[in-house]
Amino acid sequence: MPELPEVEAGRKIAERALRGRTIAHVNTVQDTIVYHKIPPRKLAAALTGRTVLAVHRKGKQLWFELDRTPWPGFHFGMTGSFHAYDAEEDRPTFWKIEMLSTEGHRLAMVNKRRLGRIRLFDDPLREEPVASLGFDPLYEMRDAKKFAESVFKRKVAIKALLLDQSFAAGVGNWIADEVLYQARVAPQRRTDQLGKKEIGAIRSCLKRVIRRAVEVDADADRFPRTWLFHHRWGKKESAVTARGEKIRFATIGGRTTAWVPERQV
DNA sequence: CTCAGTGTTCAGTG
DNA sequence: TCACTGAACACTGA
Repeated sequence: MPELPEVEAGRKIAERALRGRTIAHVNTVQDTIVYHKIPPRKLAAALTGRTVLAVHRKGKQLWFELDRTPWPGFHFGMTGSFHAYDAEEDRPTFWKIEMLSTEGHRLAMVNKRRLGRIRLFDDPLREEPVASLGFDPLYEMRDAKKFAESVFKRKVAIKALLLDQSFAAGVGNWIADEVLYQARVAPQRRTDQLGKKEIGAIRSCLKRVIRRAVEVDADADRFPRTWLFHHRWGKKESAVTARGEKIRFATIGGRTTAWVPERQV
């Protein structure tokens, strides 16, 4: 379920498990898709004996800062996550890589559907896919003027823009829908035809939704009850929000989009 | 059995 | 160049 808040939760898990610690051993599986053409041996060699100085995130991309390059990069795809544990028998299913600290802490990346990727970076911020990411709405939200300018110069449906990682890094399908619902803007509205007030509302809702989701470590049960999130799944004809508003579904920006016509103009 | 799906990328069209 | 669509990737769970 990885959009920015889920990936940020993963970043914290990785830091808690490995920050300041040295990787004593790396277990790998054979998976050419997730490993993205890196031979398991090469990956293990890059990590073994290294100290994890920090775990960084931009948008949905994660990477470890080690005491020596190359640094490993992780993308969760549709189904990835990090799991921390101590005992080998707690190793989760669908694990793709497991890193052990010298103290015996273990961190595994899990990737059930194999759309995730593991990479090696020499300089992540200057290399793809991190280099072409837009601003991270948690760490580096644009000020109102810059935000409005960057929205205005595009000519796409606002939903499609929010999903564009080179615009706002880390926004995925449910966050885009949630932001537009709270900002009262219909997803198919074109970016060059939005009013200043609407763009301002989108900006503040984006900030608020992401902050809130990160605060609760992306635990959906703790998202506010008023959020569209809790009612948007399943494309049910009868779907309504907590306020009783009817939810409609359509494909916009290539993704299933949920919105409330009576609220979003 | 069918199909949708919290993501990304690429080919093809206009 | 830009905007947009559809397909591909992969595989589970409803």
